[in-house]
Amino acid sequence: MSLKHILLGMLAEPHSGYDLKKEFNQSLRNFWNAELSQIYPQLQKLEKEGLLSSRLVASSSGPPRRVYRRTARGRRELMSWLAAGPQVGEERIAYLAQVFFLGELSEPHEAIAFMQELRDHMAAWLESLRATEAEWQASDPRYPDALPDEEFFPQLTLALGLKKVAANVEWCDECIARLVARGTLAAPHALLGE
Amino acid sequence: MSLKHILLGMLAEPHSGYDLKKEFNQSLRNFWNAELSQIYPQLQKLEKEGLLSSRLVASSSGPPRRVYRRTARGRRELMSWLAAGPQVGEERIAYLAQVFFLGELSEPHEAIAFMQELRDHMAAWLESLRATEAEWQASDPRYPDALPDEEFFPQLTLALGLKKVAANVEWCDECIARLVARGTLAAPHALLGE
DNA sequence: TGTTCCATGTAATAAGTTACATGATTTA
DNA sequence: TAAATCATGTAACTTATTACATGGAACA
Repeated sequence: MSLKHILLGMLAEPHSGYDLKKEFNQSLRNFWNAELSQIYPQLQKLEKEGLLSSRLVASSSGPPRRVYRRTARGRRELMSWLAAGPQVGEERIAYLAQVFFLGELSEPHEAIAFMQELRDHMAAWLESLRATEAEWQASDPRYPDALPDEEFFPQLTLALGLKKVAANVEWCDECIARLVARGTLAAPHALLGE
Repeated sequence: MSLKHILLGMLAEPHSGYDLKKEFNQSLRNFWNAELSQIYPQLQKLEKEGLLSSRLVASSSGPPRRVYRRTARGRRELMSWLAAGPQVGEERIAYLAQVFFLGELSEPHEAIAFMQELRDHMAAWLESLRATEAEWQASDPRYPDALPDEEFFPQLTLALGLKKVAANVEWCDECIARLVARGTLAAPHALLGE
């Protein structure tokens, strides 16, 4: 039921489906994503349920936009999601499943290459989070603790992102070091063939 | 496509659907889960595709079990998943989406209660990971770097779990401290009413 | 003139959850 | 004797992805 409530959260301010997709790409992509083809029908459904209302707004650049906002009932529904407490234990992390089975690759260097690629990805992600933070800090003297609620709580999610992604980079480095050590112990003769 | 490949990974050794569910509950639950009602049809499908084979085995306790093992093609399919590189950027973390919108709760203490509950959950999770590690370490002198591949790579995922969940606990503590500080600044008069 | 952006949607398929259905064996 | 465990599955539904379809405006 999360997308429903995430949309309700985003629609404190009026937005079109297209807008919402951009928001996913910009600020929510670190912990959620949704395609337009899922967003549009979901918005229609939520409107039918009375949790959203919409109107068509002519646009200067491009076709008219259907702009949604949440109703009072929509806000109550959002609050009951939050009040139900944290939804934990449902995370699915495909790359960890891959690491779990990485021993199936015949050559040790393939596992190292996998971890190296993962490290690069995580390092780039960390860099982008740091850039986001630096910009935010530079542009708002209230950053981080004097921010208004609508920005303070998003900042908390950024803070966790920084910690977790940094932990990932560290871990990748440790894995690579351990794999290299294993490789040189297990098959030093392999070097002769290179 | 992940469940398919995870099942192929698990079926290096023969297992029934019921067995596999237990494996999810025991060792994979930190990064993946699947219900029996998803596992059974998926196994049938993979057998039709020629990636698994099965046979019925009479059981001493209970009904006969359909035991699957992966075929050579199944193994190749698994390897091509691993060789394609890490699948990153698809994580969905519902509790972070909740934190993002936590400002919608009217009372600051509700947000604090939410973070406290999250902290408790993460602390318990961390404890269970530490217990797993302690047991493993105590029962196998090869732990961690001399483990055979089938255990070494799972150990890597445990190592990341320990780091990430610890980071989560730390972060929850920081959030709570920051929320308390905000609360006492923003509405010190609220204390009068208590 | 071709590509990207704006903007909204539907259709087909895949993935995942919840509920239902059955029935033997083991444990409390 | 009641509950939990063993064991396999189907049905209905929800959630999410990929592909298809349309068409104007801005940009390069």
